[in-house]
Amino acid sequence: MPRWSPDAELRLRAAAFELFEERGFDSVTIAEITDRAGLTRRSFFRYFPDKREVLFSGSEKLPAIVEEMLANFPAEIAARDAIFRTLSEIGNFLLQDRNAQAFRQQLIDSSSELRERERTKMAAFATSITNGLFRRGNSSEEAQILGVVAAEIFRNAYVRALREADVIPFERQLDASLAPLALFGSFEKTEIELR
Amino acid sequence: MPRWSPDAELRLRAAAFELFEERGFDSVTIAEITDRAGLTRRSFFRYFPDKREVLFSGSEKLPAIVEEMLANFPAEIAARDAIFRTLSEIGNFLLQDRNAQAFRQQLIDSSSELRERERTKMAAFATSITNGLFRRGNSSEEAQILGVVAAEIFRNAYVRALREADVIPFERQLDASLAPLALFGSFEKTEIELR
DNA sequence: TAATCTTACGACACACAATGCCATCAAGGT
DNA sequence: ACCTTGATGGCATTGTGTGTCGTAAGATTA
Repeated sequence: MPRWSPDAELRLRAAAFELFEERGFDSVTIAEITDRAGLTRRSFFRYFPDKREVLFSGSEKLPAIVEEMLANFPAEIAARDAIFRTLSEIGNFLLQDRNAQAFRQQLIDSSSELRERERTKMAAFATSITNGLFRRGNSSEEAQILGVVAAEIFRNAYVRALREADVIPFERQLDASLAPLALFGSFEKTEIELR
Repeated sequence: MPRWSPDAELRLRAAAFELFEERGFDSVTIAEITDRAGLTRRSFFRYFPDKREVLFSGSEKLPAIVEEMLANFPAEIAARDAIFRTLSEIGNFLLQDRNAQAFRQQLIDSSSELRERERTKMAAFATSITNGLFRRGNSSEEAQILGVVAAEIFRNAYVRALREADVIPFERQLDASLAPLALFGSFEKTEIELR
């Protein structure tokens, strides 16, 4: 018989989600979370670096996965296809527990602190795409801009998938997010002078 | 003779920049800033909502300007040209004090807290582009993705402009950032099935 | 000129986040 | 039986951010 219940992290996360649902993210203190979980405030910080991270734990793994996935596509596959397939796979995987993710996203949207943190996670996601593309042979400059843009495309498609009532394949959401960017595809160096 | 020096905000900003340069952003406390500025800790929060905002004050005005600029382009001008010209003008304006901006960017890059805050500002920038495009007649969905992507294009061009030794027209930096996106322009709905 | 309002600040208190350090005590190995 | 390990509690400390109130100089009005 262990001295303590062995599922401390799970209990903390569960207590946090309950309280966030009851009273919103901002007004819940860490002391309240640990009280409900039967731990002390100090222990909270042994599992999560701060309050926001309760909602993002596990997301550290994503970047490495994305980078590998992308880098391992054979060189014959066009970069755009490699990106598209990678984003599809990640999206479909995350959307497996659509309800939980929708609730989580709703919570994030309700707090400016959480929106800030989510952007940090998206930046790491973008960097992983950049690194993957670089390993595939893209130049550093190309990979840089393609990474951040691909990440925004993913996010745009993902939030739409969570918001819309009817479930359609994530690939179609990506198509919808990509379509307006044809605008930049036909972009030619401008000769327009300002003023 | 006024009871207090009338330039409290300037003094705070100056003291903060000095200290950040001396010892880095994270290790400087607000008490140290206010000591050097000859004020109390409480007064700091009357001018800035938090420590990070010292480096971003003034940036609240940008979104409204961008939205108006974009919305006021005549409807005959293609959306891509309106975006390009707007980003050019903003970039050239900001690059007027290139040295100060380069130092500021270097500071931001050195602190995760500051990078988070900068992403928030970029998000507001993206939203203003979205709003401007929406007022020009783009659909909400189009404007959404075009806004975030345009903002990333701007940022990509802007940091390159600050980093590179030789000063070239900002329009050329935008061209360089845009070029890799031709990849998405030729994108066709994929028929590839996963797995 | 005198009374009153306003404004920019100081002074104080407080809740909370985050971190370091040490004590404790069960479990498991030697 | 002893030692080690690991998860936790307990305590102290620093720093952020906010609410509240007092104060005195300058501006306004009578």
